[in-house]
Amino acid sequence: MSSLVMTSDQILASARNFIVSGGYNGFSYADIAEVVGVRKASIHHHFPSKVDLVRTLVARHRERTEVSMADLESKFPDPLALLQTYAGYWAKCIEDASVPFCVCALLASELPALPPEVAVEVRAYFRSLSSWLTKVMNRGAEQGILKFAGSAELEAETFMATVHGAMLSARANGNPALFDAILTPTVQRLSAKVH
Amino acid sequence: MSSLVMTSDQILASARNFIVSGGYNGFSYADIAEVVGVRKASIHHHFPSKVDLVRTLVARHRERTEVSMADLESKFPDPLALLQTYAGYWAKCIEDASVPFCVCALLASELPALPPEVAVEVRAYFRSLSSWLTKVMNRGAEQGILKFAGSAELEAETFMATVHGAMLSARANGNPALFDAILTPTVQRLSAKVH
DNA sequence: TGAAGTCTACCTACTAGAAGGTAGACAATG
DNA sequence: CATTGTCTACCTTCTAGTAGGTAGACTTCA
Repeated sequence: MSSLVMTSDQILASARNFIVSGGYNGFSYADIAEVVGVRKASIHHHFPSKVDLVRTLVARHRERTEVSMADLESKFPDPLALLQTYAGYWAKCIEDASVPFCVCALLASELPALPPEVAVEVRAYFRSLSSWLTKVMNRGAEQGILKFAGSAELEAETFMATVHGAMLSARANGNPALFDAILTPTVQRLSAKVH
Repeated sequence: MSSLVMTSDQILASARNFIVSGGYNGFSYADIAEVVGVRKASIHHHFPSKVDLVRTLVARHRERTEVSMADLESKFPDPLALLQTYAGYWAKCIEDASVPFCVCALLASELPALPPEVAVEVRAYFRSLSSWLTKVMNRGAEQGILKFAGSAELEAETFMATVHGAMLSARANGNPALFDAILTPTVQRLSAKVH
């Protein structure tokens, strides 16, 4: 805890950027060392192994997401506004290229080849996000603000799939705006209001 | 062309399996050598470099997909049946674990870190698939068989995003059936028939 | 027809460099 | 003075890729 910006946080941030761009096997300790400006051995001091590093990263990502979601719910009681804000958050991250992909979505695609300790955390993130979305869908249906044909669980999974798929399409097309182009009508379609 | 099953085809098939499970950097020539039962040097004989191997794999995947799609169109003139068959094809591949993920979807997620020669081919696959889907959406709307609010292009991109996102959700949840659970209502929603 | 040359597919053995990781010395600092 | 963070210097294993060679099938042509 010497400098203002802690080295361990810089290491985590750099690891996240690398993973978001090329996955678990797409970077090395040497890559991070160069970005952060320390030696490889110093990274091992903070995170003894690559598994430790990525497990910590994913666990922290889930915790922060859970806090953000609780935060969002207190600010926007309306379930439709909640979905709009969630989609809008990612639209902004993708369009300003600050976080062009979800780190857990990328790791989930490599799940069968991931070290088990990391895989566990990635699955936990997906469970956490889908249970939050299910809650939102349920509340929206009860309040007559959202409408959908199937169960809240299925609608939550479908919404999540569309979000992650839209990230992929935006990336594959080299067109960040495509994310919002897909998400805005998708959220709108869930609205119970005539449109 | 000595044996019945060509070694180069076995190499490509093995590479596809590895990529589908862990991405471009998730396997080595040694891994393939072990599966196919030849030495590393023999793989270099067929595919001088890893870039050659994966570029060939993706290019062939696109060509075969294009042929399959043309084939499908001649068998099923109905645009709705076309979408159902396409979704059903993937549902089968995922559920019997023969091809649990689209090789191009996985590579697209790693696009920024991919060798340029491979990245070009992956983008070509996405363009090819989305232009086919756009064609189907357009025809469906003209014939009054499909109905959707926005443009055919956007509907095609949204459908593609849902397919790829559903693959990811099925993988993250360790539940192959989730793919079909998401896709069946998604296709149904596009039907112009009352339901 | 059979010898010479060529081609394909594979092999063993090797390389340089990158991977993740370790041991131990040296500062700073509370 | 003990803890924390960093360093240099190293290790082992794996990486893609190369060098050079062998066995056998196919061609060419005297």
